[in-house]
Amino acid sequence: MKELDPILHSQLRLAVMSILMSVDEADFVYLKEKTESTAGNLSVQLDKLSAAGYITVTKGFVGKKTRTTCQVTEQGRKAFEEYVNALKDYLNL
Amino acid sequence: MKELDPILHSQLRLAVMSILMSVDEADFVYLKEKTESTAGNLSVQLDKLSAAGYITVTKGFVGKKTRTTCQVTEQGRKAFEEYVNALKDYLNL
DNA sequence: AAATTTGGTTTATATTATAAACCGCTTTAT
DNA sequence: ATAAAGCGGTTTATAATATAAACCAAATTT
Repeated sequence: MKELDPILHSQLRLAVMSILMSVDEADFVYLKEKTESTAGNLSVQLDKLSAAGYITVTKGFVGKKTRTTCQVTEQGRKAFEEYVNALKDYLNL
Repeated sequence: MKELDPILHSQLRLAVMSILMSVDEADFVYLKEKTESTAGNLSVQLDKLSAAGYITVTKGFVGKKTRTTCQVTEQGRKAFEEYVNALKDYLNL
């Protein structure tokens, strides 16, 4: 049985990655709403994904307000696909 | 986004359930080998699956040696299927 | 100008997973 | 017959994880 990448095997991180896989750019507020997570939890999990090199996090401004945008990296994309493949074995898909 | 059943969203427990879904009865030693887990970890996770009502654990004898066999329950089967469905959303399957 | 909201981060806590230590019984070797 | 080693586990301790609560600075509203 293949190992399940522990960075992806977490509900919130997986949800974030799932969104980023199909959207190519999403900001903190959007991710927070879509995943229904608390800001603190999201912040921590984005850090982990970023530290793993799975996403990039960019801080900018829109008018006077800060805006944190995230994108999946090529590495992240690959890891996600491998995770899906590994899981398929477990789920008998 | 659907919630992922935390009892199933664990590598070892998911592996055990995956095996039991397709085999209808498996003993401790077999599960330990197949999942490449330590006895301690397996014992704990079987307890959790059992406490959740997802499997039944039966202790018997084969000759003089003890034998612990596990089977998935109807409830477990249902939970597994729901978990698979929920995950599909995350994985974009 | 005080109070509230927005967009977060940091820190503390609860939960989880995992391994290490242990236990009773059986078999093997002396 | 007895000590030592192995089998089939369980219990307990520890490390890692997820989550929420508390906090902070800047902007906005009252």
